[in-house]
Amino acid sequence: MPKPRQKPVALAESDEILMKFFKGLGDQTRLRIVEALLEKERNVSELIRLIGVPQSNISNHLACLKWCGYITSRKDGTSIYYQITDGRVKKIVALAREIIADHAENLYACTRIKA
Amino acid sequence: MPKPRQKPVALAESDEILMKFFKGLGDQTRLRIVEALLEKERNVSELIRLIGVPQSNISNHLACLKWCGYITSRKDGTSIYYQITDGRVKKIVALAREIIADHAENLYACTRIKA
DNA sequence: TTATTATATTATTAAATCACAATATATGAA
DNA sequence: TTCATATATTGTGATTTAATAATATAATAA
Repeated sequence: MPKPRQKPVALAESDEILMKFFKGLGDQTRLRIVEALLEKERNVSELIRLIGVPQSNISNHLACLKWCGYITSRKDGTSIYYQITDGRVKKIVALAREIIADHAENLYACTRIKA
Repeated sequence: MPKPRQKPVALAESDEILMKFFKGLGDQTRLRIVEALLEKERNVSELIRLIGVPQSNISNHLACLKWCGYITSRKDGTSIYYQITDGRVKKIVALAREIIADHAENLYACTRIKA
């Protein structure tokens, strides 16, 4: 019989949401998309070329980012352009970069959290 | 023959570190530890009681958080007290809470990112 | 109409990663 | 010494989650 895995006591709802927010940025492809959009708005085709992963992958992550409120979109002809409208997203990325400056080496080498 | 899974083009090192930083906070137990320590410093036994997961689990996450620079520790008798010394950690958590305020419902319901 | 282009959705599966037990280490007390 | 307490480390297995192919949808062009 397989060992059942016990979930920790449930997080308060507000903490669960906070955790999910950080998870949203804690993914290679999503973070790349966010950084690309912090520079300027881009449509899906541009993001596919820029990031170099299959279209379905980009679209899946865009759906997640949009649903969760990191990004917004507008239609222009046949293209969908995505953009970041909340200035605090840029702010939190910048703050994170500041914080890690001192610990970059260790974070990079951390084995529990993988690349 | 199993389908090999292709990794996306490697992130720039600095982006990989940034991604890992967010992953660090994107975990239930680690985020709980961080929030508990934002309130005040605590030793391992206190964290075990507070969070309600096995000792090995807490210690594993503490090791990760310390290695990656989120927290520091000091020895007091037989106990190890952990604390958050970088004020920017509190700041980034607060900023994240602000950002999600408007999107909490959707984040909560997001299926791609699980609780 | 058919074909093409742009994007979204779904299902599958492989890899990442967490929870846990077991074990190890270190320290102080009896 | 032995026992007890506090914490760390290691290994295993189960869950989570991301990458992908396949398919679907929508709009435009020929």
